[in-house]
Amino acid sequence: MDSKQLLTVSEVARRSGFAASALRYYEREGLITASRTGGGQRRFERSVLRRLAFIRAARNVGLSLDEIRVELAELPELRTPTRADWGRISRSWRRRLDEQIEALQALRDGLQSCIGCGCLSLRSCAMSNPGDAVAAGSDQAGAAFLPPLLRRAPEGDDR
Amino acid sequence: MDSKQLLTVSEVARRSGFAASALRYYEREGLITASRTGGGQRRFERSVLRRLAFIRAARNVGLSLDEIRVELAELPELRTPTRADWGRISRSWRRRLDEQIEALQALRDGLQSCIGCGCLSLRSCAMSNPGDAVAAGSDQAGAAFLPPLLRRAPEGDDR
DNA sequence: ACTTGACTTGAAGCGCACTTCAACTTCAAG
DNA sequence: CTTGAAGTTGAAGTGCGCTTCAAGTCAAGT
Repeated sequence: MDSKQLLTVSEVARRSGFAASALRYYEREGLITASRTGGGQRRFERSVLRRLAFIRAARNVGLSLDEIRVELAELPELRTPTRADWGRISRSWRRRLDEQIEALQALRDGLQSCIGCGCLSLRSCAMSNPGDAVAAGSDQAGAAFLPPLLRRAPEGDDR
Repeated sequence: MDSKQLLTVSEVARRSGFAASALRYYEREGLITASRTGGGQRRFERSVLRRLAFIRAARNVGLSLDEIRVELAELPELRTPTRADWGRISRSWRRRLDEQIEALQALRDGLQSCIGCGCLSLRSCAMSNPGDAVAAGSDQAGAAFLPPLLRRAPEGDDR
């Protein structure tokens, strides 16, 4: 059972919570790497688990795989995720989350104001035109992006 | 210019901010309806603008077109969006937004705690496993869905 | 050696919400 | 009546993040 050092794809799948097909996909996309046995089977280093945890966290924050690839490229092997690196990244993620939260709160508040009016006017109702409220909270051009859903590592996690 | 009562597809597109192709799609999907001229062209009643405002608002809250279709079906023609109806809907939307906000806040707080540890452990790091924090805030099975992005009616709105 | 389960690949498919295309028709102004 | 913009259709394409499939190969226990 103690397979020395390298992990098979199903082992990584089980421990990371990602499907094996997703791991293959991530490898093709350059998010993770794997060496090969003589017969061509993948063998992952244990560090891939940490990398995958980073990927899952980033996905939860709403980053696309493209964006994650860029961030991963900046921490070459994620071997030494310098405390400074992690601080920089987490600050940027936090900003992102804050913006998303603000956008949702603005939307919720607009909804609150709509309960009274029931207007849903295309030109003035805050529910149909959240941009103004959002723009007030952030100096971004007026587009607040929100993540699709929270991804969670299935039951049997890393052990 | 004052085209009596009925609107062409491009007029509706301009006033609603939805692309004409999206309007065709919505019609096929049963979200909106249109009568036809002798030659087969669509003619929309002005009430479709209100319906589209509702759709845009719902999309902003994160509802899928399927969900929107269901909600629209419950207010037959959206002619009399009973104050009670709108109250019920906005309360449900608000719940939804609250859940999303809570999920994001939990994620942000987890991030905060990660700044110190830099662990990203698959088994315990809050960033990779937001489910616990989220589950604490809502009695849902543990899946918090977030909308993809805020859609906004382009410049030339309803006038 | 044999068996069996894990693994390999490229290609295709999926779900959602649309957009784009090509080929053709209609509408309305002049 | 002519013309050109605007409209019509079904089919196919797009983007993202995977999953599924078929057909075949590898690894490891007995």
